[in-house]
Amino acid sequence: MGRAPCCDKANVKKGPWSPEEDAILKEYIEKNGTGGNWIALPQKVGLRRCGKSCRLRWLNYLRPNIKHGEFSEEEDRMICSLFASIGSRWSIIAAQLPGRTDNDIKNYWNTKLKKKLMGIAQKNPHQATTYDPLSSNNHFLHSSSIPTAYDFCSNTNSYNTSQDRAFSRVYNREPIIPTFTTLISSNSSGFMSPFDGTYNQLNQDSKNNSCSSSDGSQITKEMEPDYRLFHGDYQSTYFTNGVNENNQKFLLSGYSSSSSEAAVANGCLSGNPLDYSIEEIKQLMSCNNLNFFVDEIKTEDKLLDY
DNA sequence: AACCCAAGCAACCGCCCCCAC
DNA sequence: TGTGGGGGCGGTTGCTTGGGT
Repeated sequence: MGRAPCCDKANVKKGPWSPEEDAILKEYIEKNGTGGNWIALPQKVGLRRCGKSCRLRWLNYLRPNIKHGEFSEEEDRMICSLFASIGSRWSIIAAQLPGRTDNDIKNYWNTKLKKKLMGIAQKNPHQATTYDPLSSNNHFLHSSSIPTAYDFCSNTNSYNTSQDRAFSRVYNREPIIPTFTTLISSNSSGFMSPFDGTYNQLNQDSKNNSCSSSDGSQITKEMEPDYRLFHGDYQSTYFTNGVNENNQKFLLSGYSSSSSEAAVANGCLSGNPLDYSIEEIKQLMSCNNLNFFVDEIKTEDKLLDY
């Protein structure tokens, strides 16, 4: 048996609020407050609305100092930074942006900001970020060119530790994506192997979750989530954790169109193309050297607050 | 001018947390 | 200490609008 509904659904008005309803609700709350009980409020006010609907209308639209309209660059940066830190905790993000509501920010993120980030990603598709699992320093490694298997094995590239430190401070653990090296392939349908070149033919065995390369060596896909980095509606870079026959771990990646059989067969291309995970956003941001960790200490404090 | 489609956004849904009893 | 219910929140829906053909 489900829980009792909060209101009489049959006798409650739904849909857009009229100016009259707005005025009634606004006037009542400004005079009397909410009384600490939204469910009881509609009856007191004389509105045929669900209490939750009244609450939403007040919080998102009627209450004083609500800011509507364009988001500033600074607000964009804040949202991106906080999303990368805490994910889709819209109410917490909204608390950092005076006058903005969680609903506003959520809508803004879903309709504009993600695309804005994608646009940046498209401009720099070959910049990559790698994280070296073998290094005792556990740095993020930034490279302006495509890293190679040699990079992965030799640890000779320069490191940028500030982002790494920021992440560690906020999360109190090592940086995000574990044990991989990232290669961005311009090949439209193939994976680029960190060890031996392009996988023109990706023969995935769905039973043992492995695939073989053109030279016959074996790469096993680990049972971990895939990462997708979308560059547009129909194109994406897809990532999947792999481990080679020497038990070395890395991240396979490939550039794909939606028709790429390899991507589809590998389960790397599915769902909403705007469906970013937190990791993808972090990856995206670090791929483009966007230092959104503008105030790591504040962010950390905020996280501790919650 | 009419139609189609995508983007934007307000509002709803339903789950979960927390607190009063 | 357990439970019921209200509040809060993130995800989703569906209406409106504007641009393109």
